[in-house]
Amino acid sequence: MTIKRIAELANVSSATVSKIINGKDKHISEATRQKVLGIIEREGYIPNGIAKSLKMKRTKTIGIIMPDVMNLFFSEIARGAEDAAERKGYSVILCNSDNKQSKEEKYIQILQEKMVDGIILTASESSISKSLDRCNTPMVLVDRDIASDKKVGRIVVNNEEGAYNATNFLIKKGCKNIGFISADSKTKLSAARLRGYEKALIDNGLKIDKEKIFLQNYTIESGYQGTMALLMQTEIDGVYCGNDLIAIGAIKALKEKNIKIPKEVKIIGFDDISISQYIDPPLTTIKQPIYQMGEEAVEMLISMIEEKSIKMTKVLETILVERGSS
Amino acid sequence: MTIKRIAELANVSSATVSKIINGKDKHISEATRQKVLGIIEREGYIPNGIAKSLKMKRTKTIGIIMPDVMNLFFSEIARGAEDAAERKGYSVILCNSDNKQSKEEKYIQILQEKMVDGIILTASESSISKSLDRCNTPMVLVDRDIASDKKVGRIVVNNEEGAYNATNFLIKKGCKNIGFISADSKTKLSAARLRGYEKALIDNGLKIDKEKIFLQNYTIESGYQGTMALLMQTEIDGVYCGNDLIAIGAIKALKEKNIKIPKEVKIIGFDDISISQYIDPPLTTIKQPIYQMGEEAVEMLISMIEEKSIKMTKVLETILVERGSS
DNA sequence: ATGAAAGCGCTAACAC
DNA sequence: GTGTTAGCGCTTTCAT
Repeated sequence: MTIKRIAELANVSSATVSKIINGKDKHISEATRQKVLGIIEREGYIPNGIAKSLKMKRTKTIGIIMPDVMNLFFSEIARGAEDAAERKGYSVILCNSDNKQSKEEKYIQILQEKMVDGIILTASESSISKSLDRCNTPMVLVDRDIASDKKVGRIVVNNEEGAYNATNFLIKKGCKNIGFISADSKTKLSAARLRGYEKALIDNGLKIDKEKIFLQNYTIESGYQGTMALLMQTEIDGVYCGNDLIAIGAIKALKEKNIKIPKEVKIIGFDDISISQYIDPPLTTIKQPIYQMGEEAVEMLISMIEEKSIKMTKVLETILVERGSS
Repeated sequence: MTIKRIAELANVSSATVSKIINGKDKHISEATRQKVLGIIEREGYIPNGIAKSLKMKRTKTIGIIMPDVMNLFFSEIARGAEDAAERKGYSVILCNSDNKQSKEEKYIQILQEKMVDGIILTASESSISKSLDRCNTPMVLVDRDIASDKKVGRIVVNNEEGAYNATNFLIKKGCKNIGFISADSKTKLSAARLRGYEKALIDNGLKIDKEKIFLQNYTIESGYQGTMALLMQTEIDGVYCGNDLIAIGAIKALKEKNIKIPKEVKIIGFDDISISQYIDPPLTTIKQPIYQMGEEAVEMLISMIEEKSIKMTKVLETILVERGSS
């Protein structure tokens, strides 16, 4: 069923049907309007959005590229993004990159072929600025800091400050030997959090001890292994974890070793993913407004798409949420 | 940049360029092939997939409608689905319905307008069979049982059997007073799990006690409240939870009441979402092959799309994973 | 080995 | 108030 067929059935032209469908019907008589609407309803006609997109040169679709939706941090961003998109009449295509540059580049290509109106890129790694510069589609980066000539939007959080506050909190709580478990500091994100940790130590007259720093991945497994490693090689009474997943792994390791949390070792995480409040003990963490980051990303993106306005960078606040783990 | 422009630059026709792009170039001379490819590369030409889709009447895109990606169960399905789709050259549009019929219907409409080649519907509720019957797009239902005249694919698990096994396991472990906390049994899914629970009780000569049954939602909060309610109104030494989220809430409640798990009360869940092994104590649960369900759903869907073959229903196996909570 | 041309379903400028 | 028509960028049949 096409608009043309509907037009025939109603004895009008396809232009008339088009106008009615799109609400541009101020100059259409109520009689034909009703007739056409009736036929559309009766025939169960559904407009071909692909044809419309070809003509209009917009798809009302955005792409979102992230490492992994199964990660609670990213699934919350995805949900915030999809909700905001839905409100604005956009759909979202989901792409999981596993932080692999090759997959990111492939998806950027595919999304451009699909003529998405904009792209949201979410990850923890840096790099691929080349393929970005080549890409003319509006883009906003979330939780990610890539240098690029391209005018991209950015939704960020002050990671250094957050890590500083976390470490400082542990110190105020009396910790003297604070471990740091996070992802490889080759990524800017992790590097910023490491800087915050080190700065807090220095500002409080504590010294930086390489033995207390364990860098691997943002996973539960890494948190577990890192904690076991620190326990083995040094003394700790507090651990700042690069994210909540790591903190969950750390807590697991500590429990296995029968070390009391927070009494003997205090734990603080970063993110405040949805599960963190249900962990035992409930996780003290630096809360990022994750859902909101997804929302703001698409709102910024859509304003770039529709109004061509460019608000280049939006910095969101983190807050420390104190729960039972420290 | 269009195919036509590339053709001009290469002094060939757009038909020739099209053939080269699509590998239908057996009759194209290597010279022109190289020339055209060179120009495409140099100009950074990206084919317009929308125009292609209009012509070809397929978009290589599928839609997936689920209650909420932030729920670990659904995010794992989404990941399995996206991975499988990516392998087959398809993209996926993500839609969160919050289990609301109105949103599901809206998304079904939008996905049809976007001319997706197929739709995956994942949820725990029943109903909306009307809008399904009206929809001609190939569809597969995951974890969901809706009667429909339409030829839809189905990926399911034997929920009654799973719940039976779970309850039976608790009984074999010595439990005599087993609670049941799950979602409202108006949904077929929850009803099946309730039947399994009741059947296991009866088969073991235990009797069904309404006081031990708490029906609300598939959430941590419901698990917490349900456990508190059961503790108040009856005696329990084991709880079968309708899913792992409920089990997590139940564990939280038990810990607050200083009740030892599994010594005083044993807990078993359903799903085996990714976090369950990291809970304290690690959760014993009926494992569904969640990721695989997402994969199989898109594989079935794509075979329906491409080969028009219809494998109507695929039943996947659950297995009991014993961990520390019972 | 290559090209001309029709047409996918829609919108919008312009006629009437 | 309503209709005619020219594309949007691509694929494909049929010529040559």
